[in-house]
Amino acid sequence: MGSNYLEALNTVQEKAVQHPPQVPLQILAGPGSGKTRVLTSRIAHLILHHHIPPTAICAVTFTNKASNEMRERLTKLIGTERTRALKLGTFHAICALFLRKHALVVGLSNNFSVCDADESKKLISRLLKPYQTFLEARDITLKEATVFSMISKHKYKGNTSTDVIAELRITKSKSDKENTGVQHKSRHITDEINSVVAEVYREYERALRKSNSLDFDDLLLFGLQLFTDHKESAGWCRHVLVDEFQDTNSIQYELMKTLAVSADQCLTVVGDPDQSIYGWRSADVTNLAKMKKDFPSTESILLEENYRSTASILKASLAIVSQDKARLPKSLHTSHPSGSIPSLVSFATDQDEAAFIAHEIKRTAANMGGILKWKDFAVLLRFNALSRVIESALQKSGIPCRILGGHKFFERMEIKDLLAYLQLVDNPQFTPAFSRVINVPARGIGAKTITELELRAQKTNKTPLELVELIHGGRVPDIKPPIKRKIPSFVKTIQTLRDLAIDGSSPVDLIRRLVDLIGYEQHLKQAQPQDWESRWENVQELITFASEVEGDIIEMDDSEETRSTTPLRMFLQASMLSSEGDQSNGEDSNDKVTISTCHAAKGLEWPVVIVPSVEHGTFPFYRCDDVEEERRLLYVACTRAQCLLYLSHCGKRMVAGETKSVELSGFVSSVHHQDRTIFSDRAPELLPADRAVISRVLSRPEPKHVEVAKHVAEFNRTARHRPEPLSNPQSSAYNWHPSLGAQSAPSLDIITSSRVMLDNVGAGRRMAPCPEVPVVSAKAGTRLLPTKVHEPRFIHTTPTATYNLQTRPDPTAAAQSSGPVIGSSSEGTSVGVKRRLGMGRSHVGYANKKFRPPT
DNA sequence: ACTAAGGCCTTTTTT
DNA sequence: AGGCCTTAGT
Repeated sequence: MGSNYLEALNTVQEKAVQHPPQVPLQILAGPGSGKTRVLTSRIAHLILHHHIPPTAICAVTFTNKASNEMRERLTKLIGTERTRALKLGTFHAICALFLRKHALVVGLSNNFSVCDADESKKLISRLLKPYQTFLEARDITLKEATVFSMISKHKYKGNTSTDVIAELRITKSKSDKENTGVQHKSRHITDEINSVVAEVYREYERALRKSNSLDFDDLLLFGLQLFTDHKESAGWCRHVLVDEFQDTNSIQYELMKTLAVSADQCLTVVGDPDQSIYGWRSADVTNLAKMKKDFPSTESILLEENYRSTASILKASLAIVSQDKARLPKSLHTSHPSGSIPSLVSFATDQDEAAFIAHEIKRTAANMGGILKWKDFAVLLRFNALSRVIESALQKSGIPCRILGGHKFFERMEIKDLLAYLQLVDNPQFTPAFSRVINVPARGIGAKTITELELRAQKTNKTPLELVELIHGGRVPDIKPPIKRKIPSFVKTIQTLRDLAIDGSSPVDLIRRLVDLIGYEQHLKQAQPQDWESRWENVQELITFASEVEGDIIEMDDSEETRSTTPLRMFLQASMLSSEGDQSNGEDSNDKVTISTCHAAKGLEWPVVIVPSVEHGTFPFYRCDDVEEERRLLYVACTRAQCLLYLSHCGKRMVAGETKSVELSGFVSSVHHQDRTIFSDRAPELLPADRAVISRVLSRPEPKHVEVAKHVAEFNRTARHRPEPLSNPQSSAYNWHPSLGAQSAPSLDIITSSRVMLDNVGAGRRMAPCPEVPVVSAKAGTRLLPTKVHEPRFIHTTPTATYNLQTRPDPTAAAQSSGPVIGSSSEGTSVGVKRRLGMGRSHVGYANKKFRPPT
């Protein structure tokens, strides 16, 4: 162990790893350039070569997923013990760790709770209510999410509510004097909004302090306060490393700076301006320049060799991101062969697109003869809501999938319920948890009673839990008997658990006891009859998670951290700061296609990546404040692909319950117009040469011919209808016959595409079962004309006739637009497509497969 | 008077 | 899947 950490590094990577620790270092690393490897190797180098103790190294990542991966890799390099000793985690986790230890110094109690975004929003929603009539009278709608993000932005700027209110007073008096006329009115409205937000901000802060809790922003703010006002608390640090530096915000920058200064400028950051996609969360790319100013001796190293993707994928990705005029040009090269040209495919509707994706995943897997598994495919989305259609299409085709970052484990209702109980046990002041569980399971305590309890608690300056306990003890006069009857089960549960926790019971025991006391399994069965089983499984998974945390605590019981806290508290903190609950164990059971947002996909890679809905309104998202950031997001998505990349879009898409016409994203159309060789409008052919490239890039053995034939035959037997991409991605005005569109000529699965779906799905209606009927009657050379988009998505056919399709003899060569062609002979019907190749020359590529009626 | 339950609408990105 | 509204039930 240990000395081999320099092996398998290229010259530049090695230089970065061995860079002198005391000279601040910026590593600018393009996608797939091995930045995690460099970062982990550098940590190993600092420990093994420079003999810096692991406890003195602070390594910050952007997500928990990234920190878990680093942990895994480091364990292999330097062993479990040293890895465990590192201060490795997100900014939030590291701040929380030190705040527990030094809570009193910054005016906190060490049993503070972490208030997650969900609870913050609920809190704000309640604080906003009193202002709602005021706002309505002015015709202003203000959602709690908006207020929350505005408050968050204030916090990132370091402004307290007092600051904001004071500032508002100044600008208000100014604008009252200066502004007259038309401008005045809009100015006035923003002033109104700002003042409401400022007041809600003030009350929100009060509520947090009163409930002894910190929200995510507070973790950073109080952490910064701790490290700046009490320098000794940062004294342990001898080297700071920050991953995804382009996505740090100003508070995180200040945290890094404070730690780095106390570490005598021993600082390493890794980042890539092209991948900065968190501006909306106040991330600030200029932190790269800021660092050079604050640490003038900073040196930069560029990692430009990409080890992930084929040359054609890299070329397409760079073509997209290079359209950003303000971007600093950067070179990026790969030693991998060109590979299949990325596909840019077009469909009439989102349903077609989804069906294509399902079919194409199967076709690709089959044509790769088994060397690609489900888990080698990823569908990357701009936002989660897009997953619905795709999920159901995959389900219909029997393709297993998992949704990464969709509904996260710790955001599930059943998990939040149980955690809320435990939070309340650890921190009786934490009102959000009280409100959540006082009526879980249903005790007949509704909204009315809850607000009454809260109001009463506020009046008597008690927390709601204290009040309820007093009522239970019969110490509060003038309480309605019904309430008195309903609360004992709740109070008893909390008190029992509290006693157990004080006696040092483990989180596992506490959860088991809790579930038992409140009859949670029964509650789930009754309240969620549809899916109580999977929810109950989640409860079991929570217990598993708790036992893992427990194990970690026992192994590090010598440290001072454990003395300032309890097992329950550590478990709660781990839960609140952990985004993903899955431990990704169970190798084969995890063989699923990944559906993920582009954001959550950062830092990951897959052999095959599909990006649907590459449309204006999605990329860039219709309400975003930075178009260039959306372009970079698409770049991030594309650069996740190793071998095959698909971008798809459609003419019509269901958006928020309404079907709307959409157009190809300008990010891609501009590239496609300039250079027609960057994207192909058909699916990759997966010929033997293509298979060889894919195998080589993935370092997997090439599939044998027999295997391919076997898988393809199996695929052809079972595959369902596939809507083919429209021939011309530019024209969304026409709806080409979806089952007869462009098709890579010699591909074996063409037979299935001569099946036509019978379906008259209207806008917004759910998919009905679609019987498949073969086309057999068209005359050879008959050309199928495009039908208008507003007509049914699928063409009705019977064995003897075609409907909704005008068939007409091909007039002129029709080289202008390419259309599908049905040819028939004595042996059957074959399907092909006339394609336009390059400048004007047309070419008919028939699928020379004989038609076989579906079995 | 209050709570429970079923139906309908909407849905950016995340620590 | 959650929030909000309506309706039925205690």
